Amino acid sequence: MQSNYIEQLNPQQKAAVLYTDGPELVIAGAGSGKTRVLTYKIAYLLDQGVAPWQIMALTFTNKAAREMRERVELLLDAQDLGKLWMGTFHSIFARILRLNAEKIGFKSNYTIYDASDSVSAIKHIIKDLGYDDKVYKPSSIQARISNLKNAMVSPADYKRDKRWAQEDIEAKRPYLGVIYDAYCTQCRNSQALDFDDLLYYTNVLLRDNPDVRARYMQQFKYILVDEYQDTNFAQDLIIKQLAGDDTKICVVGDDAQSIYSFRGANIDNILNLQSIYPGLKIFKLEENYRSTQNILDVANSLIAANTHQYRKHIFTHNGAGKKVRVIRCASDYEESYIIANTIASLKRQAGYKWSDFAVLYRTNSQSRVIEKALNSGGLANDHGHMRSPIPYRIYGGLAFFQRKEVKDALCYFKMVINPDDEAIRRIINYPRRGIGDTTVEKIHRCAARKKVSMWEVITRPGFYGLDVNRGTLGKIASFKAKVDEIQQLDRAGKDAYETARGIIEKTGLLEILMGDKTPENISRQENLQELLNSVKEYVDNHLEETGNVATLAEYLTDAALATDQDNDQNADGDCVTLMTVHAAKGLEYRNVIISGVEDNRFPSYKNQDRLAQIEEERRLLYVAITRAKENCIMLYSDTVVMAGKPTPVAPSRFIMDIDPKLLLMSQTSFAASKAGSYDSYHSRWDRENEEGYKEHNAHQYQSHRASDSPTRAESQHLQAASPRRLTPVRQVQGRPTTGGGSAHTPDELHVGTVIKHARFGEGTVTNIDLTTDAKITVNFNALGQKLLLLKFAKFDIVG
DNA sequence: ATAGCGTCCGACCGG
DNA sequence: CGGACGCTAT
Ligand SMILES: Nc1ncnc2c1ncn2[C@@H]1O[C@H](COP(=O)(O)OP(=O)(O)OP(=O)(O)O)[C@@H](O)[C@H]1O
Repeated sequence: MQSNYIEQLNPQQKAAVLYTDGPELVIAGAGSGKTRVLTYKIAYLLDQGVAPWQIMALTFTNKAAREMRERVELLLDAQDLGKLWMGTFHSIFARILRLNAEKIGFKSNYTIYDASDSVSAIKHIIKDLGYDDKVYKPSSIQARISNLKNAMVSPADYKRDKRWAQEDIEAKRPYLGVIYDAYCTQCRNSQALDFDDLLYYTNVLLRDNPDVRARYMQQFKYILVDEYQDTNFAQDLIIKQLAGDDTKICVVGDDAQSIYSFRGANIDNILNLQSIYPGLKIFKLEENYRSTQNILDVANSLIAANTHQYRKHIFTHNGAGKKVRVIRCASDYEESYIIANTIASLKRQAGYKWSDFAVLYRTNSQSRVIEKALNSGGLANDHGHMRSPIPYRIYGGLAFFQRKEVKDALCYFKMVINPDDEAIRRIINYPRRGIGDTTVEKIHRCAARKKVSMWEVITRPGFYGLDVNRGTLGKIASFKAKVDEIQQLDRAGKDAYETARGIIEKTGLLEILMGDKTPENISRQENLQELLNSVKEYVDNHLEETGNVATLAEYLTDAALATDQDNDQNADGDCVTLMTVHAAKGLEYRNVIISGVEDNRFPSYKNQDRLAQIEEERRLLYVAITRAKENCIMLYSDTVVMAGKPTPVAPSRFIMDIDPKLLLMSQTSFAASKAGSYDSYHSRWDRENEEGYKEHNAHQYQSHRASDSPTRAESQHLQAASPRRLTPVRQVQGRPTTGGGSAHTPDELHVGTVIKHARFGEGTVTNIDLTTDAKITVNFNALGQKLLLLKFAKFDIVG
């Protein structure tokens, strides 16, 4: 434990950390240290003797959860943090549901439908019911059902309270209730929960089981929640249900950063806290530690345009810094090269690392063109040589676990744990075994009629009266035999890795890909291998930190919720970060580049009708700007390629909200050469030639060809993908893995021994504790003190 | 039943 | 442009 960590807080932060007499709310602007208060508070509580398992700490995004773990880890050297309930809402409550599944009528081996499973299930239901899938667009229906669940409206509630049905009648989809009902029935028959169910059923569990609720209220003495302004009804309700008389809640948030209304987030949740917890103590933080004065001024100038906001006083002692720049480009193609060049030249001039840069955008699809530019390293230099590629890493988008070959393997894993309908549909005919759509539909219809899962029907086709011919029946029987065979692999005592490896072997998934040696197939093989490595690593971590063997079911839960695990090989190295603004919430970078600041993206073309929508979009840009510590650069283009066609777009109206004196406007010469159609904006440009943007040769950008560099899909298959480490929910994450190591006995070690741990690097043993389980305390060079359970820790003895 | 090909459509944000 | 879907020939 760092001894004087409390002194690293300002007086307001300190007061918020030390306050333990009752419920508290920290409401403050961006970069004022709200998350810092949360992390220090966790450290302080543990220091005061609160047990780790009595503390629940919740975040929204996976990335924020990882960052918080890292921050706490740095503060708390040798603490045993394995039992801290820290993670995203979904991961923490998935765990609680796993422990209490039977109370909500599910089995504890339930599986999780990810977003694509949900949409696919809904699509089939719409087809079954004979509705037009143009009117009932599966993805919109899924979004609507998600909203209903987030508002705690069950299919029965939907029938009871006509208000909801009225909305759908107005939206011209009167049969939504029927689809909703059928979908829930199918999920239940399949023993599957979707993402929203994790929150919905947690509420049901706590509501209908006073004993369970009492137990958790008793257990969790402290509940800490980051970004509370983005909680939806279901999340807010869970917190209210868990907060007993002895529970101290500590939530932090900023109404100016509420950007998740599309999934039901409601600012009122944070503003109404006071009426729910009469003793609520409110702390305000006013000093921004993150950004330069210039960046802060721009952000404040922008957000001042919002009418619905609670004005906060915020100041900084940081220097003025560089002005925020706005750059007009001719096309998104040119823009992406300007981004690559700007990053490369800033790095060169100011000695930044790649990881000091983040490129933020509104939608994931914008990453593609930027990736191309980064891969090419930006402009060709004067001698025509291409620069070396700029390493980058993408969060969000198509995650590792969503890739076809990986998902197929995961579905086989599911077959062992709980063969849900969506998993069956995916793999019943992969590898090909002659069971086509017709048969699958028959099985599905039969299952729906008898209100059982498809697997039930497959197990006893005669009993359920499945109407298929003899040959097909034989094929179904041999499919069942195959699944039975792999189910035998998941015997007690076997860890997830052994089971997973067995499944891949028995199903021959790797062999199928050996068939032809296309680069795609080689890459797919490597991905499967990488999946196994990920399971192995998960099992090792779990063992080391909790002393328990990880089950395949636990691994599957985490894999389903890891929607942002990317697939870049140099993921752990020094690289630029690419992500959406939503994903960047709560994070910070020395240099932030915001791409596509145009009027169809900021605000999104979908959110331009109502004032509330516009204001949320403005907050989104506010969040983006306030991620920056030192440099903030916004870019927009005159034309953007949409659906393959260059389309003219206007600059974001939000740029006009910002006091022009605060901005440095410039444009590329190519953009300038095309006399603009947006004169009100053009008149704001500085004459000065900011960093030579006019110098760039226009013709370099004129071609917009796909073949200049490999597409993302191409380059993905040229190199092996790999997921980031998956770590158990209740476990604090270590550093990137390098090397192996083996287990050791106490007599091989003494105080002063230098060891090299697989994940924590080199360190010196400072204490050996043989009382119960042999534990050693090691002072790691990079991470400080850590407590290791000797029987599980893997390391090499260096000296 | 399925591979392969042409056509059509449409494009948000996260767990 | 790229993914999803449907038609056709085997
Ligand atoms: N008292 C302090 N002294 C020094 N640095 C601080 C202090 N408080 C916060 N910081 C630093 O300021 C930065 C922003 O802090 P933090 O991320 O906790 O803010 P936040 O209020 O959660 O921001 P946001 O709302 O944008 O997520 C961090 O780099 C943090 O380390």
